[in-house]
Formats: sequence, C-alpha cells, structure tokens
Amino acid sequence: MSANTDQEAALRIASGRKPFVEPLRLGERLKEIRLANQWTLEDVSQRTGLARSTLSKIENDQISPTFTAVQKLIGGLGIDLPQLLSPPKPQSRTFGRRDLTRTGEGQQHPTPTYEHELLSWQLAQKRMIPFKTIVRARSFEEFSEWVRHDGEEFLIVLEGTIRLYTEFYEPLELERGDSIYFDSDMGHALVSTSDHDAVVLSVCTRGDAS
Amino acid sequence: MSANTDQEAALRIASGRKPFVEPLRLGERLKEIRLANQWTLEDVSQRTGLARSTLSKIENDQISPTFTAVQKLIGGLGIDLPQLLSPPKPQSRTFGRRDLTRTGEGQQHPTPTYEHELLSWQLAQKRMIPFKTIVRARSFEEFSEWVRHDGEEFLIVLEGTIRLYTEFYEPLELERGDSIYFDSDMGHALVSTSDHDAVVLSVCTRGDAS
DNA sequence: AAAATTAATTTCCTATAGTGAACCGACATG
DNA sequence: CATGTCGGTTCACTATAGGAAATTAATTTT
Repeated sequence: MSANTDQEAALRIASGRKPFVEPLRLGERLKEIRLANQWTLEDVSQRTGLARSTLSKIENDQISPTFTAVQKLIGGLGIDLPQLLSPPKPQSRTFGRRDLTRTGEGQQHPTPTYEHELLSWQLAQKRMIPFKTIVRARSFEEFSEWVRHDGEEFLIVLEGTIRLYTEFYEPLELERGDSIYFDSDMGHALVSTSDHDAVVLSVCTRGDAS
Repeated sequence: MSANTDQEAALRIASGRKPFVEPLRLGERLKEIRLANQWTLEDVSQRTGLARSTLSKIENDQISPTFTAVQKLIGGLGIDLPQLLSPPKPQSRTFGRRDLTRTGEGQQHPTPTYEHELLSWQLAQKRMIPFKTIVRARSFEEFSEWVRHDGEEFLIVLEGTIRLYTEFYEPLELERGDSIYFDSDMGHALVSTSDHDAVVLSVCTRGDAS
C-alpha cells in the first residue's frame, strides 16, 4: 500500500539489485517537523490548506504528494525544500550508505556520439556523479556544441586513446591511464583516436545547496 | 487551466496569508534543461520512465507532477532538486582550469598496506580528490583500524579483484570494472584477492571546511 | 467506568495525474 | 506533391492523489 515503494522494490528484486538507501523519506521527515513543533494534523491542515486525511497519508507514505501539495507544505510550514527533503538526523549517523554497480550494470544513456553508463545511480543525494562513457565520435566536427555543465569534472581513460578538446586550450591526447581534472563549465568534448571505441571514466561534482 | 496557481492564490487571499513561495515555474525550467541538452521529449521519457505525454503536460503546466514523478525526473536527468527548481544560472566564465596527469606521474604516497598515487595534485581548490591505489594488503587482519574520513567516496576497480570491507555491511567482492559509492565516514578497508596486487581508482569529496 | 474530548487513521468518493494511441504541423526525400 | 518521420500536443482512459466524513485510539472528565 505504500506509495510506489512496493513496485520499485519488486523491480529491484526482479533485476537482482541490491541495497540502496534511496527514496528520501518525505513522510517521515514531515512528521518529524510536525512533532518538533508540537503541531497536530489539524494545525498543519490549517496552515497548509491540505486535508487532515491527506497529511496523514503523506506521513505514512500511502500517497506521493503532488508538487503543488509539496509547495503548500513548505509555504504553510515556513520551511524550505532542502529542509523538507534532507534526511532526518544528519549528524548522529549510526549507519552509512553504499551502492554497488557491477560492470555493465549501470544505467545506460546512449547518444549518437557518446554512450554513457551512469554508475551508482540507485543512490540519491550524492555529491558526485560517476559514469563510464564509450566514446564513439571520431572527429570534432561531429559536435554542434561544447558540452558544458556546472562544477568540476575528473576523467581517466580506461580503454583506448582519446583527444580532449577544451575551450581556451589546445586539444590534449590522452592514453590509457592518463587522467585530467577540469572546470566543466568550460566547454569540452571528446573523440576517440583509437581504431576501436575508447572508454573513459568521469566523475562530476553536483551542484549543491543541500 | 494552470496547474495550481489559481486555487493557491484564492486560498492565500482567503486566509490572508503572505506568499512565501515563489511560484516557481517547474515546467518552464524543465523545458529549459531539456532544450539545453538537446533532448527530445522521447529522450527524457527514456531516461525518466515517464510518458512523453506526461512530460509535455508538465512542461506546459497542465499538470502538477507527483513527487515520485519529480524524483524520476531528477534521477533520470542526473540533476538535483535545487537545480530543477532554481531559475537559469548566470553563466559563461571566460576561462577554465585544467590539470593533466599522465600514467604514473601522480604524487606517490606509499604506506605498508596501500600505495596511493594522488592525481591532479597540481590543481588547488578542487572539490574532489582523485587517486589511484595499489592494494597490497591480503587480509583484513593487517588493519588495526577502519579508514574513515568525512564525505563520500567513489571507487572503481582498474586491475585485479578486491574485497571491500565496510562497517555495518557484509564485505563485497569487486572485480575489474565494478564500482561502488559509499559514505566515507563509514569505516572501510580494502584487500586484494588477486594473486597480484590490485589497482583501484578512488575519488573522494572534499570537506568544504578545510 | 461511562461519557466526552482530542488526535490520528480509514473509508468512500471526486478530482486529477499518468499513460498509450491518435493526431498535428514542420521538414525532409522520393 | 505524395509519403515518411520526427518532435510535440491532444484525447480517451486508468490509476491514484486529495477531501469530507466516519471510525478508531488514546486521554481526560465527571
């Protein structure tokens, strides 16, 4: 009866997947905030304009609130989203999260020029995004635009050799084992200079605020 | 026809409340992100598991996505909530940093059990610390204490096979190509289970305090 | 202890989010 | 120009979130 957790769990089991600490317990957190302020469901209902029953169901993970409902919550309770989402009790941690990804079991994201495989994708709230990329492109001309995203990126060549183009600099030839660290809001692009496709591992930082 | 603004406004007036929450146009922002990456609705559908039609309606503020839908969005697009909610960023820097490290040219830090090679060590002010480690240890007994440090760690096996011990969990056997992401304040330790030394690549987050 | 009070849950119904399929331009290609 | 096909919107339908009221659980009152 829990909102979407069952089917997801089923999926996870079906696909032989493991641990995963993921879905941030929004309901739990809401209840925590409510109790901390000694509010009753009725109080919160007054403040947010949501029905008591609805609030109860949200707290018990029986429904997944619509985004407008979430907005009413944060508006009515005078909190902000990160507060509502941040997992309860960040300080006194008595456990740790971990998420294993076996070779080839990442989340695949194919594009014409690259083939990305997102690693550790089952773990939410990460500060880094790791992924493997198969580099198909063979010439710079295949790109219409620079790749560009906030933050920093670390990259190491796992297979083959590549040429890394970056804005403001000369292209670099990277061989297997070579690595590079750069500001990823600087335009960049990769091509394989091997006869076969090259494989690189990247780790990006993720914009914070939480 | 707009997803929630009308009723919310009415409510606010009726209850004499002040508008805390900016009426953040989630749909608009989503479309922005989608176009910035040159994704079609179909692409996003693939990544998130949401229907094309649903995405279209979200973008046009015809529906208010359920929170599980929002989670699928941020999961599938590899972004986080603040990013999805905050309006576009001022951008365009006029330079960028980069630091190349050729194979074996990192800064060496030998210890009895591990041999660390710090990568991109010439670049200061990084948000991530990448390094290669040659794992010499062959049994858990060689450790007197858990390794433990603030933040998060991503690790992938480059050569050989290892066993990863972590607090709170069972040990894991990792083969070449397998990777794992974990909270590094949770105690952890590595041993090689190959006949030769194993090599792993790690990336740690850096505490913003230091 | 029964009755009254208060807070959370559950029920049952309605409103709406989510889906697949059909539908529309806008561009190709023959 | 017919004929694809590609990206997006709309439609008809199903699944589920949200609300009003009944139910349950726990306290307090008399």
